[in-house]
Amino acid sequence: MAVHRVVVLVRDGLIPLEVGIPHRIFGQARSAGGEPLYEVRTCTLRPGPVRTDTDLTFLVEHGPELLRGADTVIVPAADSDYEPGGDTDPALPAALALIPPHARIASICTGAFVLAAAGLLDGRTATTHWRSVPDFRCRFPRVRVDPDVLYTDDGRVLTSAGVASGLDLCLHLVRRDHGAAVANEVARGTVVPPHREGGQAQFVRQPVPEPADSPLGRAREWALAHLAEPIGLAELAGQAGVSTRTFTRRFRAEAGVSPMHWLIEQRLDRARELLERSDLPVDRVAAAAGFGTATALRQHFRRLLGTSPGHYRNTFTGRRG
DNA sequence: GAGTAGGACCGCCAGC
DNA sequence: AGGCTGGCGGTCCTAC
Repeated sequence: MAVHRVVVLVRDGLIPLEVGIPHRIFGQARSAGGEPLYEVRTCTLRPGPVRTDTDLTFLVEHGPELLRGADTVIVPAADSDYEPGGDTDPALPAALALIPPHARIASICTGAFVLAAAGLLDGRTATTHWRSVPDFRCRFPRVRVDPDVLYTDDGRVLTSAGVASGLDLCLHLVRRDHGAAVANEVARGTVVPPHREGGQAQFVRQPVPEPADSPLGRAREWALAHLAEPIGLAELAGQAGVSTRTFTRRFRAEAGVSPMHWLIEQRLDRARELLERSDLPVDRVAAAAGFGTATALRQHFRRLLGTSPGHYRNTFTGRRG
């Protein structure tokens, strides 16, 4: 199988962190046999020095011709996105036209402005940095903007919110391509939380989770240790030593999702690992992940992941087998 | 597929 | 005053 080619399209005025994200996440992904699963390269509109919004400059060797061979194109932000007309470089549309029809295109932060200007987001749902949402809405009325998610996935076109949500987007793509086990291994190596669903609020009051010995951290640890058992809101709040009302409020402020929604995500994560790594029948997987019935697992799987447990298992065990 | 019951979520407000 | 907490109750969701 040919290595999947990821091309990062950078422009003047980029944010160094955003360029590092796809290189790190895709670059670290390995097959079970230890082979790299992606080749990550960088191109720009005119090869040479590319300015960043800091005191360092990147020297980019490749021009837009690299896009011809891309399987996935990542478009990070540039400071020209904030200007009234956006990035008006005439070489930009020509470069985008080189992207083959089968390739996926994903934006980080205000890279969504580039995708929108090219018409790639018309009639679709997209997201961008929460601070740029009003500007984005004005300039691209044909795009539905969801300001409350970390990333959107429309199959071929994906967008992510501000800066670090690019991590979530790239991990999501690795997970989509190669399953939870590979993506979790990359996350562990990069020391980021394994997975955040796209539907999570962008504006999280406390971006760094509370330590495990804090009340909310204890409740989460306890939930993960008892995932196979029925867990209610009252029990979680009891673990944290606060009322259900305070627990719900603090949890949402910290995690960006409600406690039970978080719990379902954790259970789906457990279910996915079991589907990939074991031969347990689906009803046993459901029980082990804390879903009361296989039907409940199927419903949540379909709703949040857009597929069925059986199909998910075939996709990933078949590929590695 | 509809009906029901229980639970979750969250705005509101009073108390500390 | 201002922030945090937790009870109440309406609404919505989901499991059965």
